[in-house]
Amino acid sequence: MDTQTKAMPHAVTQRLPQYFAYIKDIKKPDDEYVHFHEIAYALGLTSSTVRMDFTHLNIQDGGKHGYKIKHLKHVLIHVLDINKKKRLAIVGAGNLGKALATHGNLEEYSFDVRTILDINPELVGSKIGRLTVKNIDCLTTARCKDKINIAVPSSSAQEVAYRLITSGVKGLLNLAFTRIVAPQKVVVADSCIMSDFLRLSSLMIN
Amino acid sequence: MDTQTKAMPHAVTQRLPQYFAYIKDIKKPDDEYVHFHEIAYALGLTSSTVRMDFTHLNIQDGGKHGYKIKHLKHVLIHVLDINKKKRLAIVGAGNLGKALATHGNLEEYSFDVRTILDINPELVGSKIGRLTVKNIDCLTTARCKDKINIAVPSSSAQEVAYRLITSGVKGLLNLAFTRIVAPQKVVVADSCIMSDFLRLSSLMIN
DNA sequence: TAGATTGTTAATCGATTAACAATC
DNA sequence: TAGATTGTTAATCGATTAACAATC
Repeated sequence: MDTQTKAMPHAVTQRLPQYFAYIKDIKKPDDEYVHFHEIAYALGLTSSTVRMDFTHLNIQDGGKHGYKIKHLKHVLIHVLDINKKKRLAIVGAGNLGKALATHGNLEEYSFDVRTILDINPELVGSKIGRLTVKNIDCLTTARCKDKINIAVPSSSAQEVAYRLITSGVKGLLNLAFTRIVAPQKVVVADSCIMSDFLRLSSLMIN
Repeated sequence: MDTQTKAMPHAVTQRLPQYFAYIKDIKKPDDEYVHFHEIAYALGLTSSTVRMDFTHLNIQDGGKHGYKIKHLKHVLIHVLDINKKKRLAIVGAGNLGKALATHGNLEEYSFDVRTILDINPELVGSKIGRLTVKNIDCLTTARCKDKINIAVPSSSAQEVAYRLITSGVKGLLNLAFTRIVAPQKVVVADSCIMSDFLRLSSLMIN
């Protein structure tokens, strides 16, 4: 609905969830104020960076006493589209899939885990919370089609991703330690814990 | 052991795990060759970027036929220190902790899950794989101390992180949707799936 | 007013891309 | 040799930081 926001820089987009994470559980009443330097300090950024980032958000003039927490929350919720229901399919009913499907935060941010799929026939039919694991082919049936806009492929990522894409999924969160190739119109975000572990350990060498 | 490597740029460090992920399961025999453009294409980078990145790796002259896969693997394994045992403590024996503790890849990359801890007395004593969940205080006892160099705090991250740091942990992988404040000497890497979900969904708006 | 903070513009810094000479 | 690819240097681009005027 934003009439025209001049494209948000990549680096800013990356930081938005962090801003929200900080604002959401700030230990102050909702109509108190925060200053740039508080946010910057808490997130390990310079206050310059925060000020620059905020120019990309449609924020009410901060006056001199900083920003009303309530207002910041509102703006961030809007720009991150947190209140919009996002239908989610999880592929892979192993431990990680299970952990995700029962991950409380997802609901809090309007991610609605609709279905959990697996290729392995031994897992199909088992229960995870209130969901029954279905065969991955389910996604191509009319009932599922177009209802899911985000999916999380675990192992055999590329093959699974291909099937998801052809069935109309518009966004993929890749949890596997491989790169997924996808057409431009499909957004792929990587979230690979193995990379993060390796990154951490190589940072620790220095 | 590296006598003096001129500090690797941050951006390169970030990409190293990706290079390795690609090289490790490339579909070619080990003593075949890869070219820059193959790597670049597979990872969605320009071949310029890959070439620049590789100048930071101690790589044998590529000659004209590209790089021997075997050699690249060797170099990346070395620079990522993959063969070095890294002792790991997982804090939080919930679904995510469970998923991590049984995550096969960790072993493959020499991460040795030594202990799994929780604050919740109801979980302490339960079994996860071959490990028994222990109380978080265990980390401060002499037996555990100095044995662990990486830990993964889940919920109540900051509080837990503080306890881990005082007990001598040198690296933290933060899985929680909060920022962890830590002294300079402790390396903290964030790996928050909730951020990644929000990032994906905000990328999908445009 | 004086002090502090915002919002914006300019300067710096780093990372990516392009260009090209050197090599096989 | 001609073509292709590497390794390196230079040019571009974007992101971060610094500086400062405007505001309360």
